[in-house]
Amino acid sequence: MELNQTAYLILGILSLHPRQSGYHIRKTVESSVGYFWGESYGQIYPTLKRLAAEGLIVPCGPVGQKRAQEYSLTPAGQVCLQEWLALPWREDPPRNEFLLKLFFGVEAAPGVPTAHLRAFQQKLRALLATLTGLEKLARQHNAEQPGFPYWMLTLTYGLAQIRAALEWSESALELLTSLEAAPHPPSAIPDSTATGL
Amino acid sequence: MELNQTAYLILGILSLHPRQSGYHIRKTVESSVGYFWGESYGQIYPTLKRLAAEGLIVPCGPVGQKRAQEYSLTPAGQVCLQEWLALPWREDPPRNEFLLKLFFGVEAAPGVPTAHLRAFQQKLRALLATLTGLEKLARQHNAEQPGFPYWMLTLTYGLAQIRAALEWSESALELLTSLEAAPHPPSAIPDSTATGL
DNA sequence: ACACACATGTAATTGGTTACATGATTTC
DNA sequence: GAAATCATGTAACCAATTACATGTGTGT
Repeated sequence: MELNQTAYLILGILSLHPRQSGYHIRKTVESSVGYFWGESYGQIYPTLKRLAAEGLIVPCGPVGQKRAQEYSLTPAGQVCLQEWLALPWREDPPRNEFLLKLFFGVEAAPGVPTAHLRAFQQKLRALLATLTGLEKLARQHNAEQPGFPYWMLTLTYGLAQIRAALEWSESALELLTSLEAAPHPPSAIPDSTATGL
Repeated sequence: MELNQTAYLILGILSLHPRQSGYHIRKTVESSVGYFWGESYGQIYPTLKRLAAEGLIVPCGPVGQKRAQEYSLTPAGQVCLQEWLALPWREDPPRNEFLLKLFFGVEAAPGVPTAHLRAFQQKLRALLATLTGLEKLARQHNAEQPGFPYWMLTLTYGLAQIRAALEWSESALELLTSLEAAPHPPSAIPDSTATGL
């Protein structure tokens, strides 16, 4: 009974908010852990079936007039979630395409790294706005929930990372613009004997 | 001619250091961009073949007595790399299992989130040591290379992120330990009518 | 009537990891 | 002679995305 990350995500989400459909789960994910976790319907629906088949969740008829098939955790599902939570998390392979393009910046056409950096800043600012908004909402509506402190921790983590990235981006932009003002100085002749890194 | 990220990584690496074998490329990746990019041999070797078939790199007999098949960029490969560099980077779906487990922390057995947090700190400290070491090496051996400023930018980004994460982790640990001292206070009765987030 | 959000699902594809298999070369 | 590292590759598998297909309910 090996489950994938999506399965545990679903168990976790259902542990916080029972009686959710696939569609609803997706929305919840987006608006709560969306800044550090993504899921697609193509992954959610099959996983729901599978979790139900394994008895970790049960379909429970939709409340009211909505047509959506809702699910809730079973005791087995709760146990399963708990066990997973205690396991060491696995580092998924880091891949940052922005950094990769920046790393190869010297090979790029003039102005390209700077443009990327500005786009990066834009994204950071947008994300910062989203997270501060989320924070406000959470404080207003969820401050009494038992999970609240944990939710805030992930939020403050995100905020700390974004702020650090923004600060870095400012100095990085300065450096890049000064680089472009005084470009690779002496030679157009590449040094093919260079060693190392 | 759609290429995957691995292909561009290889082109980029070969643009910095020509005449590398698959094995060598992997090592270079590990020691230069390893903290934000991972690659496996199972991906590198087939991609090398493919890049060669498309004329973006050429196999060039190994220099000296080594048996390894080495490759270099072709002009077409350089163009291809340049084009890719100018394209907007794609955000790969964020997935942070550590944060996810922390987010569901209230469901975990006592002490589990704290343990995860400590493990997180350990990893951060190890990474910090690696990066500061890398930084020193780079300054010593690569300060004159044209790509140096860009390499340093990615490094300082990593360092900034790690430092911010470490600071966060300190306050997070404080919060968690105080939480454990005074656990979910009033009720063992879960509030099933709770709304929101 | 039209558009939009709600809601569920499948198929194709890909991108990638892991494990396995193999053998040469170097170093102790 | 053994062990470690250099070196290359393949096969199996998987997790996940994307695009596609479909239909309902709600609001304008």
